[in-house]
Amino acid sequence: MKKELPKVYEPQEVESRIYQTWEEKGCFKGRRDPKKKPFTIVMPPPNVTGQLHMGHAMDCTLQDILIRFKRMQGYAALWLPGCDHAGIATQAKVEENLRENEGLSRYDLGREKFLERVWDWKNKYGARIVEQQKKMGVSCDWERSRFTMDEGLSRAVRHVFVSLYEKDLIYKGSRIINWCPHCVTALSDVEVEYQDKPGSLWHIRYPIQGEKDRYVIVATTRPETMLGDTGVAVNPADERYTDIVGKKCVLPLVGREMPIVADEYVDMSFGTGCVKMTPAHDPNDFEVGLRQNLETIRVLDDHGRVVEGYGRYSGMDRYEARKAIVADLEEQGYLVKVEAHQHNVGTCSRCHSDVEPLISAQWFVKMEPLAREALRVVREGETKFVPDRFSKTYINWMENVRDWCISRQLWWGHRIPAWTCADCGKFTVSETDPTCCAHCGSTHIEQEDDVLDTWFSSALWPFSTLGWPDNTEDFQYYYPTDVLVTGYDIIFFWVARMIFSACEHTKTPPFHTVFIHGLVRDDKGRKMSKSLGNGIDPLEIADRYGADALRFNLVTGNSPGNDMRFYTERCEAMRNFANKIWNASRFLMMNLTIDKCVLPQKTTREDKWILSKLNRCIAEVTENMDRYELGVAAQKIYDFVWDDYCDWYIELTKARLQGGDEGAKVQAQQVLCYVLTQMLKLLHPFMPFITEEIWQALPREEGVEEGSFLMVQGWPEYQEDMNYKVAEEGMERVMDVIKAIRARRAALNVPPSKKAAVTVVTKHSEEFAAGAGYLSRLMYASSIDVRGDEPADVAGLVCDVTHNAKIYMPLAELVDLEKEKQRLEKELKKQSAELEKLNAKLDNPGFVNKAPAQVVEAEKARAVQLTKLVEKLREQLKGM
RNA sequence: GGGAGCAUAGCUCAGCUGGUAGAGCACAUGCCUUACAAGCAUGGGGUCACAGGUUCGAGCCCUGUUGUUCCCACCA
Repeated sequence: MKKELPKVYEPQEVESRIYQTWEEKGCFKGRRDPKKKPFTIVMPPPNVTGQLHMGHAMDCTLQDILIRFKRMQGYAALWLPGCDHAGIATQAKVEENLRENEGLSRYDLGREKFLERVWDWKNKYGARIVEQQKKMGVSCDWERSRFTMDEGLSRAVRHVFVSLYEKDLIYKGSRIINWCPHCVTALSDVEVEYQDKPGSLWHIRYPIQGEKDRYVIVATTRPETMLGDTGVAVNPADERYTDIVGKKCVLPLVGREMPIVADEYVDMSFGTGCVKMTPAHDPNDFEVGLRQNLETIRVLDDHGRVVEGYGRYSGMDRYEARKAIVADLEEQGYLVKVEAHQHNVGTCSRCHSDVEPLISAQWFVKMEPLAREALRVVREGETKFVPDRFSKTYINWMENVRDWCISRQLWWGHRIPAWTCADCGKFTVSETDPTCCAHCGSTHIEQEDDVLDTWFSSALWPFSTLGWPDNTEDFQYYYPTDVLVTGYDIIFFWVARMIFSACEHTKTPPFHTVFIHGLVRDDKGRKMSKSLGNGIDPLEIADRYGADALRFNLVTGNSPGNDMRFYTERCEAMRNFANKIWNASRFLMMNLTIDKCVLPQKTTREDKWILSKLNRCIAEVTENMDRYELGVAAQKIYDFVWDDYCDWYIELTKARLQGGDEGAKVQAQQVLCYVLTQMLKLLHPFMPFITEEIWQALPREEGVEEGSFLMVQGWPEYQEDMNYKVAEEGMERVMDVIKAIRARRAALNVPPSKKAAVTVVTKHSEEFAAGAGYLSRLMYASSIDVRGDEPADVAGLVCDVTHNAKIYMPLAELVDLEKEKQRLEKELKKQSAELEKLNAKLDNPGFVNKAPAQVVEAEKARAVQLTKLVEKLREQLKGM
């Protein structure tokens, strides 16, 4: 049974081999089982354009930890993966590619041919993402993988569109929308990113008609839009202008006559109190325009160029036009002044061009009725955010949500299933392609060119991926899902929309928990980005340190919902941890003579100590996992493995393993093996590869089938009868003495090779007697004398004290007496101060009467210990 | 303008329902003690941003202040 393992853990070979085996054996498959409770996670689908970045690595690690944990707990776990077609992003990539390689535009190819190209792209890069996810160890059911433009999901999209349209929750209308002249499409509100940019505020004179030399002065940050001005507004309460309200002014350069109107919208205290109105290019002006019956004149085309009919400005790009217009205004004496002005400019979240608000006929989802239920389920806790503070973000957004512009002037996406009738002008909206107009029967119908916002299909992801709108077995069994894991940056884009969509179409929230995480930043706290070139490739890190180390790094050292900085050094530390476990296992293997993993009938004090500690670790880790405190759970396992198991317990067993008593040897192995096995289980969700690899080499527990895997073993459970309080305390008293001896020897620079005769004076001598085997090793002792009373002659010995014992060692010749005295005095001072504080606390009737009895008892016990310690220190000082 | 987060060791961060302040890295000293030098042992280092309050007791709860980051919002 002895097996030799390499001295250093090599993750590369192990990881790919293990992943392949898991996959071959169907470990990832979600299996519906009426005897089990389902636990479902749908993976936020990455864009097919990209590759995995550190954010994805974190996102999928968190999900994998949860799903592995639940799988081990006996749930019928399903983690459903997939990709998003990412309409605008993918189309832009493919267009760019086409332009660079072939010098063609999408129009050169035509819609059909172009889409073929995009599908090719999708197939290529979609596969790459899957490979990358596999490297991270994700245990999702690849056979259930979905794509937002799959036939089934497309059917769900059509179904939802029709259903909303029939409920009058989808409409087409001309409204001010956000337009990206670069991407040449409409955007929704959440696709606009606002940036503070330096700009100017131009003050322009508009002559008042029929009044010689009288003007209104308006201020604008976008002078080019003046071509579309159709009025000037002032506040009705503004006495400066009461006399001109109702008159007309003339638009410079254009000569258009425009009314001067009074509207509450205008802030009297800003600028001159006069505002030019451009209803076609400003959302506020549009509203005012509606109220005041102003004309709506669109002056910029889809590419941001001035439309025909404006002389030399026509055809100019908006920025070019701005320059020309300002120059002309100045030349003709209309420009009053220019001020520097910092303002918030909307930019396209895709290409970061300035967004142009303009009036356009687009499709919208009516949000108010949908938001109601979406608000209720979060307010009433049917869907909870973890951490909870994000529910405020969500609620606040949902309360103020505006109608959702869902049409995009793209080709890549779900084409809007609406047909316009050339004869009666009405829409036919249908799940299947209609052959004629539903209203007049005309066959002169034509489908809308536009496609739907990508998020329209992503919004259905939790149920469309399970077969909805068909009432499939998967849908019945797995839906609603359990947890959604995602970054806070897409709460509005995606989470909110999934919630209202699910509430509307499936009559239930799509998941009960939204587990939110932060961004992964670089070591200086900057966002990782392509343009900064500061991105760290997770796969490179996984290659170098192992996916396990990367995963562990990504879940520890930060708290849920907060951003984290990525340090390569931390990966190194985690790799070292993996190596530590590897070597702990190697140690057991080297000494292995047993072939079953069972606990022995009889256990020693140190066995009970580690079992008791393990038991508590299991309870705490499980609780932390249940509360999504994954980092805390991981840290606890780390500490237990390294400190308790490796640094103490393994050392404590060495004497037995290397001794001649076969029974003791087996007993130690059994406990070592048992605890290691349980540790591996606890650690498995975090470090799936190394734990599986080691587990495969270990003796099996009772009832584990041949060819089984750690990833499907049962999660360890807390056992009441595994609490050994007395043994634990006894062991810790012994450990205190060991620590004291080591500390003293270190202070005196005594090398381990120099053994000393140790005398321990304690009331708990039986505890030491039982540990004879390991004590001499851990105390660096040549001999140990444990006794209940003071030795007769302590001359020439150094003395140390713990709470429960006094220690003598013949190292006096190494002691600098003066230094020693100082050390003791410092220690005495510290301990006395602590004791004084404690006594004051215990004398305080408030504390004794009001604090829980348990706390008071603990403090009393501590006072007794401290008193003893202080006494011993005093005594020792007196003797110097 | 509204909302939220953060401020704890030299650095980066944990710290669960209030009960003796922690980790990793860095630093110092001594060790190749036959699982591991990617290691072992030991040690130094903190007025938990500031000011009040609640409490027997506050890093944690409440109020305010300062600094900082982020999100949302149509001020031309």
